Amino acid sequence: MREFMYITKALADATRVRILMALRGGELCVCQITELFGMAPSTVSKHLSILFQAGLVQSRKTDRWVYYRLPGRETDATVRAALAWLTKANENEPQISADNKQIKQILKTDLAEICKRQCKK
Amino acid sequence: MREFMYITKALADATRVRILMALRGGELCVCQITELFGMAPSTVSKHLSILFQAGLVQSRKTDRWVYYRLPGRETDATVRAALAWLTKANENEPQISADNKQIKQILKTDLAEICKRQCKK
DNA sequence: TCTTCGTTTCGCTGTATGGCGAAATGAAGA
DNA sequence: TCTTCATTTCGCCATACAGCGAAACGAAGA
Repeated sequence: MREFMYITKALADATRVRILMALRGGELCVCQITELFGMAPSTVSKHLSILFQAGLVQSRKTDRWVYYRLPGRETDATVRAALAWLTKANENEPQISADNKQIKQILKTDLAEICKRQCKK
Repeated sequence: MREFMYITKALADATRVRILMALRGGELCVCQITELFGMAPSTVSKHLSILFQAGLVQSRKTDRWVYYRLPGRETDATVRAALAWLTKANENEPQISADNKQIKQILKTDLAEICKRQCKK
């Protein structure tokens, strides 16, 4: 039951739910998520590590950036079911739509520029 | 998203997950759940109120006792999906099996006797 | 009306958690 | 080897929450 509790505790925070919903559109690097929420990089990193420990995200390192993404079909059934439930429950939430809109803008902007802005904080 | 967060926060505690799994076998009154977990009645009552606020349980009062049960088919889809997910993920957990075993014993025992024992605490 | 008694609410304590800034990490480039 | 820089870890603070016991509640019975 410990693994299951890792998942429920990870889902019990609005910021982490928003991160998972944001990643539905494809992988994002830490500074892009930081830009999205206007939080300190350390805070975002902590959230991502909690999601990672629960198996709700996977990561990949390229150049200077660490990209996070939702897990694929090969992942544990409980995790997949959690993500399906979460998506269905939140896909029409105003907050999520607003996030998606902002993500589009962020993806249009140069990555290095966003990172520079966020990491100076 | 607030309602969704009520649900995830309610699920983010092992005791509350065990309560929900216990109620799959049918309604239980507060003192029976108290007996199951060996906790103070006030603690169990608090957990039940959190589950109730999230819509994960319903209640019924008869005589001196308040019975809690899982919601029926008429309930909100997000809640139903949460309970289905939770059940699938935990039905084979050792802790849950042990709880089920103990519930059988509790149901065999006279209700008034259990309540007397628990409420003296 | 006064008890009784299962349940809930209140007040408290200790622990867990989200947030930040500062420092550490570690990989790539000069 | 020494910088650079995105990310992570650490230390701290304020808030949230699980647990308990005591007191309040409220419905049924005396």
